[in-house]
Amino acid sequence: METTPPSLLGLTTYLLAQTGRRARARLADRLAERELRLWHLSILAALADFGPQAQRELATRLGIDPSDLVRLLDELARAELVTRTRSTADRRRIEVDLTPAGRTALAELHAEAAAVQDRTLAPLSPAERTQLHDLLLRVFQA
Amino acid sequence: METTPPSLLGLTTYLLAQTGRRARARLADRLAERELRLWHLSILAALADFGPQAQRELATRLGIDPSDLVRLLDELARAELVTRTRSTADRRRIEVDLTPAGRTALAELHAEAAAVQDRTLAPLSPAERTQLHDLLLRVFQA
DNA sequence: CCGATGTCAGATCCACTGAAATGA
DNA sequence: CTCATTTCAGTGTATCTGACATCG
Repeated sequence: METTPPSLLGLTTYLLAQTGRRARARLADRLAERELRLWHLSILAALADFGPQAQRELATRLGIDPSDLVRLLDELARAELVTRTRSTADRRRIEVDLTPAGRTALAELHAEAAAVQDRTLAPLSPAERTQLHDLLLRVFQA
Repeated sequence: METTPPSLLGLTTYLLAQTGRRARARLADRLAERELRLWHLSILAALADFGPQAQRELATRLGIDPSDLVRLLDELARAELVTRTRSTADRRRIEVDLTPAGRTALAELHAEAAAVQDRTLAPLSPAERTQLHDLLLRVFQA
């Protein structure tokens, strides 16, 4: 039996970290079935939201190390979810873009994420979910 | 500039994971100054809340792998925050207990955690903090 | 069954390289 | 125009963590 120490349950940040970890792990499991990881979803989302962009832009946006991004993009390119094309204006830069397959994959992954979220937040009513979302958003933005 | 993709900001579980991660990292940094990690705090808290107990009990309670617990206890014992004594009733078992130094250390760590939490939840009013806590607790318990 | 040791995969971080652009 | 500096993608690697397998 797994009984968390009450003194830790009293820490909001502990609950935050633990529930976050669980949600993360669940989604990661789902993505693993497609041979993808959480970063891949973030990358696809960033490309959809902000359009094609150079790797460096992507990296700073997502707060990921550029050298790690290279390898993640290798995988996405191999799966033909993104394309890499060298910029003609600045030949150092490489523009990354979604392929049509990348867009449909992103839509599916979003659906998976929504399903995981639905399961994770099951104990909360719809009103409470939006409440939680608003509170977290304010914490996140700060 | 680090701009998170809006489609991810719409996911409550994403916010959960990210804010949790940040809080976690902040506290971990503080603990590192004392050569301790997050698990150490959890272990000390569990011993304070539930009293002396065998390693296996501790491990299942905390949801940690028993083999990892061994090494964490090695460190806590070296810092003289816990003692390991072989049980007289069942000579296989090893009872772990807090030392007085362990108790005072725990109190200090709790204060650190509270400080980190205060900083993390700064954008929220006291009422909103308890609201957030209640929502998270219900999600966590499920 | 329990504590302990060994090891392995994943993630994050950091240093460095070669090509290309920029600016004094 | 030249040379030093900076920026970019990419490679290699060290470190840390969590999970697992096995041993005594």
